Amino acid sequence: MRAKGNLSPPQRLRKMHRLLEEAYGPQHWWPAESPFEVVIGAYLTQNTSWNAAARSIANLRAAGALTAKGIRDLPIGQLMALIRPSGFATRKAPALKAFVTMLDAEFDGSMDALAATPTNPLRVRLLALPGVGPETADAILLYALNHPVPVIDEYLRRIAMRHSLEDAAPERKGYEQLGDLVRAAFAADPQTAQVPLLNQQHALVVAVGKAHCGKVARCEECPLLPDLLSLTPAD
DNA sequence: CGCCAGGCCGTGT
DNA sequence: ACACGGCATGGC
Repeated sequence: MRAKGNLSPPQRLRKMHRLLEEAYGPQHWWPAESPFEVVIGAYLTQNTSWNAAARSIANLRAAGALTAKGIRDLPIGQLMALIRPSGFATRKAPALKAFVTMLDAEFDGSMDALAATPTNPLRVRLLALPGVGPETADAILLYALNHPVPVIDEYLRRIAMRHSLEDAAPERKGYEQLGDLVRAAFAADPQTAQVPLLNQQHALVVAVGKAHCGKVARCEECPLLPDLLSLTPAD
């Protein structure tokens, strides 16, 4: 017997995905006009609302700096000024410079060449960059480079806690553990579907998270609450 | 005024 | 391996 109904944790996560699709529909992520712009957004939105990140991106666009060359040619002080709206400019500006330096030195400045690297070594390389942790690395891999990796964020951690996505009593799960859970939920789908599925999965988690997964729980009208906690194995 | 945002990093256990 | 505080700015 499981603690919460008859569904295994991956089954519960898949059911959650279906419920979220019904509630929110297609999300068409990532909002950007190029892979490089996705990278910029991934850095700028760290612990920052997308609205604020979008302001910085608008500043960069107006300055013609939404390209590797644009970031490379901007003096660090000007870069900091342009991305000020999204906060942490003293960390994020050098981090963006470091990404471009890596792209130039190791991939001839080509995002396509970067994307052609196998997923595992590529993830390790991204994680070695300053200002790139697991979520930023995976967001870049999935949304800029089209590699099939799950993106785990704070909202999914809260959902996993509050909805007991694991077998046992709620307990905090590590990044890689939750990643394994997401992978298991979609493992049966064809390889060609992995990227769009994982894209939609994280986008939906953010959609519900913004609305109902505050730091201090405000789950009252969460569309997941009745169904996920029920004991009906509707899959 | 307060808390929070599509995290990461250094330090301490 | 985890928990914790600092980091900057804008919205509500």
